[in-house]
Amino acid sequence: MVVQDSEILESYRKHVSSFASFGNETWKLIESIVTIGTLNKGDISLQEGKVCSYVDFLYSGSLRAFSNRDGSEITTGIYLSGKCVTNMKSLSTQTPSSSSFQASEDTIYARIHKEHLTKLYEKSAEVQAVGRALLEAMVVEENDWKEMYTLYDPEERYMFLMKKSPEMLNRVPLQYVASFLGIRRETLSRIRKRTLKTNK
Amino acid sequence: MVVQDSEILESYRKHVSSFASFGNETWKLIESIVTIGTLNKGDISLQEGKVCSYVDFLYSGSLRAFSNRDGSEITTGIYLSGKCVTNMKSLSTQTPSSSSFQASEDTIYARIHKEHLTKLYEKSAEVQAVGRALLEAMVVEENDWKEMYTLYDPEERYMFLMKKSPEMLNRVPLQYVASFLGIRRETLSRIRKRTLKTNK
DNA sequence: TTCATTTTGTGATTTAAGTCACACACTTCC
DNA sequence: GGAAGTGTGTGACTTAAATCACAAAATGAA
Repeated sequence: MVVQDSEILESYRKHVSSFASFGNETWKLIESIVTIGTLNKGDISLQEGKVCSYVDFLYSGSLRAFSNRDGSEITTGIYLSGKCVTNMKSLSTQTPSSSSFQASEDTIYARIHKEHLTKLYEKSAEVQAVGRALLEAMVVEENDWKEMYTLYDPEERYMFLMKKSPEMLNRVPLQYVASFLGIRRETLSRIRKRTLKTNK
Repeated sequence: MVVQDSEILESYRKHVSSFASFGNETWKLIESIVTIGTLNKGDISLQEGKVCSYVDFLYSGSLRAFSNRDGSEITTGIYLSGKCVTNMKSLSTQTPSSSSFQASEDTIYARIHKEHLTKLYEKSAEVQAVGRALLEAMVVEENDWKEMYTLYDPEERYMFLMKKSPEMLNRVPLQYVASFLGIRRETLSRIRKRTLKTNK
């Protein structure tokens, strides 16, 4: 299947304008610095140790972020299509990323490089307002996940995920979801068995 | 002890300018919407269920955020002097806060109300740039804590906190720290005993 | 200082998740 | 279609944190 760039950009615009309204002029500015790219399932979009220099909007597919802890990979983030993805620490401070980002499905993304974005911010207060709104949403999102770990036990975390992003369980291998929830894949399997019974 | 407002504002300016450089003009604009306030230990600065309408900079003291889970309080955040504090979800979407914020020490803060800030953003692109930089730092901060829960076990989380913010352990009751780390206070006590021995 | 309250530490026990091992699906690709 | 590889489920056992109960410290107010 071939996807037109215009379709991807339209999706991007819809996403961004849900955070802040802006005019056609502003959109043209944004559009002018966006590049479209694709990833095959398994491809790495950001390698641990490299400096992150872009923000990606996922048109289709999904990414997972992971770090290596004594041999095994720990999933620290899962991002489905329709979301913006970046390693903010690496992007913001231009330091090596402590995690890798990998496509867990075939993925199409729209990318904006930091250098272009920075210039655009200086040019357009409206773009900056959009960026601010997006950042606010990111703070809320990260805070939401953070609170999940303190407030809920493993089973409650699974229920929380079921509610917040049920697709994740179908589109991303359960071992990654388990790791993201801070539990072993065996435990997730048992939780799923338990909760299935009580919900029948 | 009496603290001059000018001293508080100066501290605020130092904090903010570490994120983005700005001129005197811009600072005057910011200063014009800041109000200074105090909290006694135990005072609530934001009540669960109320809408958050401000961002506080902590000049001295500290706050903790907590939610009620079947009777007991779970600490979801701890903020020491020198940091900006708000409930971003409530502030951004103007919905009731799901957590309360309480002073864990006598506290002096500098507050900016959302309505004033919003107006200022429209007036000054430079203020907006400052806000953007602060938001980026908040995303990084929240992400840091989030990763702590997936990457580390209880003892490692304690070590992580020791490194990231050792003062916290002296200034905030250990039961709150334990709750924030996602463990029982008894467990934290035992971890402290263990790690003390090995580090002697 | 003394008493009351809050906070922290410690032992005994329970519980739930981790670990290990292997069997069973489910892709995917020659 | 069958083999190889990837992903998931499940049982037996281990381990570490939660729980409960109480003691010891620290804090604060009279």
